[in-house]
Amino acid sequence: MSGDRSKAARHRPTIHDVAAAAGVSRGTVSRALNGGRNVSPAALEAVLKAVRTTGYVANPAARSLVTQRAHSVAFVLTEPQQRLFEDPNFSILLQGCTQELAELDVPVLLMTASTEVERKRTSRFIAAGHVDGVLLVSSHTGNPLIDDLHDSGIPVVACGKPIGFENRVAYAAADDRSGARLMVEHLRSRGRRRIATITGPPDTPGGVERLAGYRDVLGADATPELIAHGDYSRVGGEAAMASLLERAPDLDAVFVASDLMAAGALNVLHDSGRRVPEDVAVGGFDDSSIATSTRPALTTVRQPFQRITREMVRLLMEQIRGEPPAAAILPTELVVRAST
Amino acid sequence: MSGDRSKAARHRPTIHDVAAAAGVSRGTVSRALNGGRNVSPAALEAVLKAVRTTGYVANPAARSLVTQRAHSVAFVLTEPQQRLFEDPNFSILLQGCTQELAELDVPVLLMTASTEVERKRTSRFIAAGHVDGVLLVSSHTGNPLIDDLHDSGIPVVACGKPIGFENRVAYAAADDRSGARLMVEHLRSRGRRRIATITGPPDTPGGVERLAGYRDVLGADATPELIAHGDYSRVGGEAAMASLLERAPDLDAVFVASDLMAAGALNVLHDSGRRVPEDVAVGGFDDSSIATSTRPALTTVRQPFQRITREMVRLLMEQIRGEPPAAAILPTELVVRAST
DNA sequence: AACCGCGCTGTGAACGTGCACAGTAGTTGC
DNA sequence: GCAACTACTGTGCACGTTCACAGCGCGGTT
Repeated sequence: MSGDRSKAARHRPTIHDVAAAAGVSRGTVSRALNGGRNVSPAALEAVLKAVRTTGYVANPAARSLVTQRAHSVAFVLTEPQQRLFEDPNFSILLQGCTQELAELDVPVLLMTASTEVERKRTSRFIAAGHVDGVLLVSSHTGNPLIDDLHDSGIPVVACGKPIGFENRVAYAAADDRSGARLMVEHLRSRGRRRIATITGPPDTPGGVERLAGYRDVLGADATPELIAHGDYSRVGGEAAMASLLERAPDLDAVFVASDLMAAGALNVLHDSGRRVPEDVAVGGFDDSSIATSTRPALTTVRQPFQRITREMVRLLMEQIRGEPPAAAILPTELVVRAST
Repeated sequence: MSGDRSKAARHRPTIHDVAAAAGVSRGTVSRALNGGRNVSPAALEAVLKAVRTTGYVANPAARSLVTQRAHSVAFVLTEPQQRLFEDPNFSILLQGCTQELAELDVPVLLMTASTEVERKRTSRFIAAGHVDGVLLVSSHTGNPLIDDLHDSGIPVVACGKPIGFENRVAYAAADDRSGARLMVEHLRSRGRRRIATITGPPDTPGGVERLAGYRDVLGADATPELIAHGDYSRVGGEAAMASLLERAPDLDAVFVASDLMAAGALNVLHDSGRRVPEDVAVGGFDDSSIATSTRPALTTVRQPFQRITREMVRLLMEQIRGEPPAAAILPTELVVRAST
């Protein structure tokens, strides 16, 4: 074992070794490996064979040093730590971006910026040039990280509309407002008349837009006692549901702005003795893995996470290539299950 | 805006700029920044001031090139993609490791190796020297990635005992067997006599050890019809519970080897008309966020995730510094809630 | 015959840092 | 008074790669 180790660690083959083995120069090896332009078939073959026999893999640091590119990207989460593992949305986004970028051979660095200390560390780290771009997942507005990033001039793509930076920072987002309308219209079509809502935080795009969609459909029926604010957490959903039941005990439907909060709401409704959907219909938002694990399974609005992550990556790569920031708004879809 | 960008991008200050601004040489700047040994107070102050005025941040690629260290670490997940966001355990581990390493200023690269293509990409990437070490989260045995990593001689720490590599690869793990004993003894103390179990996959340490703990306590009472195998997924837990109910309808308790599977089991018990814990007591394993979100809340065995991640990071850093691989076994704890 | 363009090749110069080494000034010891 | 030591400083080199440039042979055009 230690023999293997020292052998492997003794000396990693460099481009010189490959050149020597192939009987050509460094330049030819480099050209053969990066696109292969202006390389004779014989030389190309010799190089590829030498790469195989030597087990050569290019040194990323040396490459980065000369190309002035890190060839990697950061995934930055500004939400409280808790969120990452409580709400599956973040995992799905992370997973999607990682996979999308892996196909481009771009590794993803995971960083958080929940606290002030972390934010400074992350800003500094990104300013150091460790990464070529940033995928920013931060629903709340007002985090100074986005200022730092914007000032440093590094390409950034936000997930969800970055309130206050809509025109300066690229983003990919679901069409929250239309999605909310779809759900509320669906609840109406089921004959519900007292439709309440649990919103996201008012400083998040989802909190604002999904409430707007709800109001679009209900108009004057959207009375204050039917609206409760949540914080996208399960316990937040429970608290909001309890508050709604107190203020509007006659409600017959609830549109909840996230599946996780809806799961909390379902528990509270269950504890209060109400049946879902017979007494109260419940609609969620996201279509995350939670939606199929509740009893009853949740009718919800599907966010096209795969398209979102794909667009985020595309928009980021565009900017890294020098193009200006752009935005992508993606359509949502109603998924009807047992809770309505 | 574009003014700012081009200004920021025009030229990043190098160590030369700092040296010039401080009126000293490169070497002095380097020494001042790396430990500050053998630097006069005056020079140190001048350097720090120059760093502030120029906004200098060391170029990581140049540093890596000369130190032969990447100063970063990979977190590699070999489970199917799905797992990352279905089972909160992985998110917790990821989060914990990231946070622990962030304090050491070591970034974490997230990679997956679920498919053959991904495995090759990941192996190749790690062999390229992008990272100094690997945190490997892979419950199943038989994944060739661990061979690749071991062959390449890179420091590795596994989460959970790496079956087949126990003596060659470092790992941190909870004491699964004792934890299982704790739970089964608890169920017995509640007066349960027909205690079934849903195991993890037999090619995972958790699948083997937790079953062994169950057998330790029950002895001859651990009859085959009381044992069902799951795959750590929710639907796997549902299927196993359904199978148990068919084979042993008189069971009065179930020890489930993960909280996620236990959540599935609870749903099936509920659908079958059984009350928990009156008719059937249910015990989980992990104490993940799921445990408090089920109805009733889940009695479970707490894995000390924070200590596990801390040990993983410590063991990895040790190896990177050249010390031999070691292992850490951490104690578990019974957490009693409403389901037993 | 001289010239040009083309496809291919080798070579030198960066990229920005850390480290070994040599050197300097000031202090101490004998 | 000289050597030895200490505390600090500057300089050259190396890390491994890419890129621009120059060189070279060769066929075709003027």
